[in-house]
Amino acid sequence: MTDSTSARVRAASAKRRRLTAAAAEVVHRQGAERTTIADIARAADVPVGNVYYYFKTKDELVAAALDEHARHLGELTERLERLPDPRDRLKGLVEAWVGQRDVAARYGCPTGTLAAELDKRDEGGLDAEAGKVIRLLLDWVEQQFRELGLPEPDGLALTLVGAYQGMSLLANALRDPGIMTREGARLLAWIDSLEA
Amino acid sequence: MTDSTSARVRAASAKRRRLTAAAAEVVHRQGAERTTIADIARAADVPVGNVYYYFKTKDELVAAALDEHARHLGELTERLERLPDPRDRLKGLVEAWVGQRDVAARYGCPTGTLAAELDKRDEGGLDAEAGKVIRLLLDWVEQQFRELGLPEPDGLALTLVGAYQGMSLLANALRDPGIMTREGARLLAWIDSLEA
Amino acid sequence: MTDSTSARVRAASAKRRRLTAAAAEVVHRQGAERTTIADIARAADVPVGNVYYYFKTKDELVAAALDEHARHLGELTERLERLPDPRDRLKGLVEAWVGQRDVAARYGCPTGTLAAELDKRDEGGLDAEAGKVIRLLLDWVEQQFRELGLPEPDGLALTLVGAYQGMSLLANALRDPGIMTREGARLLAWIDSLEA
Amino acid sequence: MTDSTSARVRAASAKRRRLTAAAAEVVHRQGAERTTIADIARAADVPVGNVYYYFKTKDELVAAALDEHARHLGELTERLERLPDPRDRLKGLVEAWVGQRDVAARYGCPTGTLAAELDKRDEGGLDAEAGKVIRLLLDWVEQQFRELGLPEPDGLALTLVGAYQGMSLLANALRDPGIMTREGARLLAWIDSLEA
DNA sequence: GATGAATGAGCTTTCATTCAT
DNA sequence: GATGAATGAAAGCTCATTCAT
Repeated sequence: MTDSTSARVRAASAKRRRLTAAAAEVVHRQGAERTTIADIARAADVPVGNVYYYFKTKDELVAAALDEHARHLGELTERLERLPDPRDRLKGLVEAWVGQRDVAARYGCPTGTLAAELDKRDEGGLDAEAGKVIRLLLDWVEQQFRELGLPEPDGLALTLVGAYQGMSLLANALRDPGIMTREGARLLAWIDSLEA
Repeated sequence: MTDSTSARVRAASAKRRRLTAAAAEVVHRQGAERTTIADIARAADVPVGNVYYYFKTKDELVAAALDEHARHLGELTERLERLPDPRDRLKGLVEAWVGQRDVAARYGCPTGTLAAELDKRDEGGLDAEAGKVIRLLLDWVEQQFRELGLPEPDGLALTLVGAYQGMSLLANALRDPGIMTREGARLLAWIDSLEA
Repeated sequence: MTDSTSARVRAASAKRRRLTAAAAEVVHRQGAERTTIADIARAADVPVGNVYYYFKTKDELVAAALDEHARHLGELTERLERLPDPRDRLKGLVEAWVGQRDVAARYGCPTGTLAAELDKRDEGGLDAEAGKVIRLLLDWVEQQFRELGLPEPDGLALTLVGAYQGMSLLANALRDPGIMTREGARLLAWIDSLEA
Repeated sequence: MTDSTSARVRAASAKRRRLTAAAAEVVHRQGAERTTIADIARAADVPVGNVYYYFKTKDELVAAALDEHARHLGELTERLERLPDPRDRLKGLVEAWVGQRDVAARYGCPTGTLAAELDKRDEGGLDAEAGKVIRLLLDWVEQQFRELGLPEPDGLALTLVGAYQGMSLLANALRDPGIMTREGARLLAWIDSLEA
């Protein structure tokens, strides 16, 4: 493989990455249904006709957007795992959520709103994909609760992640980032209050 | 003549009501964006062209669907208010949510998912409408907490309604009605545990 | 025929007259194509469904609008014929045109613009109708020139009416009523300058 | 590659030009309102959906038709300007009008009828566009009168162009090309008669 | 006759996807 | 691989006309 070939491959991958990132962002802002391929192509600065070399259908692009959100989640949990105390990790998670309050108040939780939208579909199997990303988050949270030795770590995970989805939705529907702050504080106190 | 006239009027209103009900249901199942006027017309057994006699635009139909959900909510709270104890009212509300667990697991909370979808829009003002319906619920819940003499009833309302939205979203994303049951039980216990 | 019957007939005719007048005005302002039956019905304060008792088709309404303009023209020429001198009649005609300068600058000559619009059609025969109304005007003008003993009265009529149509169109296209005033003055001088 | 590229570009532009020419012609014949996008697409031999690649809305196509007429006018005046005597230029203009007598008798002056139609609109700003094209003609005519050293060249221009619009409308309404010939002859004599 | 409601054909526009080079 | 252009299947909406009472 010559230099120019690998350069080409690298450039191609760069385009794919740009399209993925653009899809994640634009779909978060506009929703999957209202987002056109042209929207994403424009945001990624890729010619429309070229998109189809990287993604065979629009659904694949939406799936890529989901993957991108999963990747972001992975980066976040990886960072949090450097903290020795699982309790601190969970609190760090909540703080990360609150840190995104303005985006949440404007567009909701990227994964949650996308899951809600995709669940309205019957075909394509994309609905299941969205569930998987949320499951990733649930599993990680559950693991932290388990390491804390708390009973029913799965139930606690549902409660915490559910609270996050709920407060994001309310903040979004009421356009009020303050809801994220307030509920975030409550969740931090709640985490602190849990005892084995 | 009077009879047939009022029959006509009744029939006409009946059609409008049929369209509203159909819109509420189909939009809940498919989402506003994926729902076509023809879908709603078919569900209401009304010719497509005739829909526009009752609703000037698709957005008006979506707004009618929202109103319908607000009406349902009104009926529910009215029924609950017959209970003398505000605590019982709130518990009745949670039980109603759990009673809808299968629908929630399949399509999410009607108002919540619609709010999330409409909030992706910039124009039309429908996004604000969805927020208002959620506000109705929040206000009613807050009022119950206030009557119980609890501090920060608005914060408690956010927590309860947020939990509902969150558990609906998770149940929907994971297609698991059990989540509604489990979290519902937790909320009932939480309500019981609150003291002035 | 009882009183109530004739009252009904009178009322019905009144409706027909109202519809005709409304058609003439609304069509002049919006053009035949952009005018809906509902527009005319609203302007005439007649229920839409009722229009069809007086006019079987939209084209009949447009034809009625044309007749209305012909009637207006008839009233004008009748008034002018009270003047003993044909030259004064022609000058009175020009003055009437100039008197309508604001309407002309906004919507053009009612008959001329309607004729231009209807002439784009192949079917229905309405195009010929519009020509007839213009012919009425031409004939009357020609008759005045003839009474003045001028040669080629038909050619003079074409020149005068053509000038009117042209200045109306320019005034309309440039939205400048001053054109009506200026060209009107020129036509008055021209009429005065003609000698047998 | 360069050849085929430029061929592609040329072909693409050719399509746009074909659409523009078709729009100019079909709109002249049928009027803007009665002309459908499908009509123009068919005349240009372009699939309907593809039209929107070149023109975002129907109004843009109508504007293109107007531009086309302005272009035709520009070509004509450019040709006339090769004549040294402004008087000959004006007479050449009148002769060009008379040369179009059959088209005028069938469909009227392209710019005049379009202006009359578009002036019935309130929105879109297309009405002003039509006025601009007529202004171009007025300005050119005025310039010729000015070069002849005649007083009030702007008024003379209004008279000449107004006469053209008027005779076109009458020829059209009465379906008589002879009107163009007759009035054309009169205008030629009039131009000859003017002295500084 | 009178009237609100019904009907369906037709129009503009959008957009995912495919094609030709 | 890259790209502008092409394609056609919807979708929302309008409106002349007809219907039922």
